[in-house]
Amino acid sequence: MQSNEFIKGTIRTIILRLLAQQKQMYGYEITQRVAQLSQDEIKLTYGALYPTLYKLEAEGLLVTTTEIVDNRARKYYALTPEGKKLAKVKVSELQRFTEILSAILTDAPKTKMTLKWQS
Amino acid sequence: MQSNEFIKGTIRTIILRLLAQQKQMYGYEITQRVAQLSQDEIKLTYGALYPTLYKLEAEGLLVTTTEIVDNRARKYYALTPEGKKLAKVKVSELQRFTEILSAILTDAPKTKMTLKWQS
DNA sequence: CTACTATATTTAAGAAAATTATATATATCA
DNA sequence: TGATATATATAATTTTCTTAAATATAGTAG
Repeated sequence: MQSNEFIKGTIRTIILRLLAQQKQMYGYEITQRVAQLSQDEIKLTYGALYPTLYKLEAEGLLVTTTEIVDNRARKYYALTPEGKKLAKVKVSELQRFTEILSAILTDAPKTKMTLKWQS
Repeated sequence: MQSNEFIKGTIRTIILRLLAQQKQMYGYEITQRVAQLSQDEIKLTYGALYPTLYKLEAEGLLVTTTEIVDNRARKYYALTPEGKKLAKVKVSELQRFTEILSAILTDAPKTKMTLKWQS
């Protein structure tokens, strides 16, 4: 995939999903995990990631704790109870959406049927 | 799905796909087809659809022909040769993207393994 | 004959989201 | 010393979509 166009609209839900699964992660780790799970085909850029994390935090869906590891600050994000609830809802919605998309992408063209009666 | 958030970024490709399959369609028909294929779960709004069609046309990926049906104008859109090429590329990219998304959404949490040696 | 629903396209204003680029800072390796 | 990896932050711009409104015809219910 040369561009990341399809990730639009799914970033929030991807983040919620990863955090629902991992208990806590820091920003950089999230980008690496997405790269890993996608075989480097999807890049979650920092310019998209961090503003989304701040927004989720501002909405009370995430809480942060900062740890110093190797002299560098790491900000861990974890879901709040409301965040966990929303994660479940959004993940199942996105799953359903991927099913619909698959259906659209693989739907067979409409064919015209002709019956031929043999005498 | 109460919101259409996930469709962002996929509209162009959905349109290209439908046109690759149907030879020609008009705008209203495209919205109806998306509704039908998604069991009314995805609404392709006119405000999103038409500007996208105009853009695709301006890029030389679509051509239009207008027909009058029941006194009402219908503008049919069809892929140009370049549109057909792009449709193939984008559809396979989006298919790949849905696979990756599924992987992210269903990926099992990392578990810690403990080996226990029996004496 | 009136209102409502369905068909059909167009477009403007505003909001939301992401891209791109830059800045800052430490650690590690060659 | 320079390059690469780790780590966060944020501003400017662009793209894209939502929401809303305008226009117009056909068919149906009352």
